[in-house]
Amino acid sequence: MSQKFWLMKSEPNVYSIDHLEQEKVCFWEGIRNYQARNLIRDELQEGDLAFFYHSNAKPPGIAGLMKIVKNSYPDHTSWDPSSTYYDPKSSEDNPRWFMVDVSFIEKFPLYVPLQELRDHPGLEDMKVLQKGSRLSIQPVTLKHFSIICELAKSSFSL
DNA sequence: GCCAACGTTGGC
DNA sequence: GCCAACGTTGGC
Repeated sequence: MSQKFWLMKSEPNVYSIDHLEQEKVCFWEGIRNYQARNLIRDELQEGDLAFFYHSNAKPPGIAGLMKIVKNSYPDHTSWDPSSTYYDPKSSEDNPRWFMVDVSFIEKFPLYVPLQELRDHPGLEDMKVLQKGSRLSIQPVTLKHFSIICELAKSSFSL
């Protein structure tokens, strides 16, 4: 089993890297897209690393780093009628949506805005830069991971 | 707030 | 299974 790298989007006005820094650990709730669900359910593994991406932010960009600390399990918010993530087609018996637990590693010393990713040689083929890319969980290559940690002046080392 | 790009739904 | 209508995402 080898460690993989991911980029996970969240709108900071809903849940930001600062929230995660305070809480230390959280469950990544509210994934309601099948492609992202399949990645969460089947690919994200305990020990993997993930960038915390601020979407719908000014500017959007990568804010920090976290680690997957629990493999996927059913997203209980999907069968909670009081949750904004409620989905009547999901049930405890037949869960449709899944989530993982993540833990805070670092808020980057330097925020890496989307535009900087666009401008930086070597990152051109990142998924998040592709036109119309809406997937909220994206795989990241080791090469891209390393470049971005450097841009962010991260103290984290593999 | 606009709107392009996707994803989902549902009639047929 | 097609596809039009509708809904959502997310940068700008």
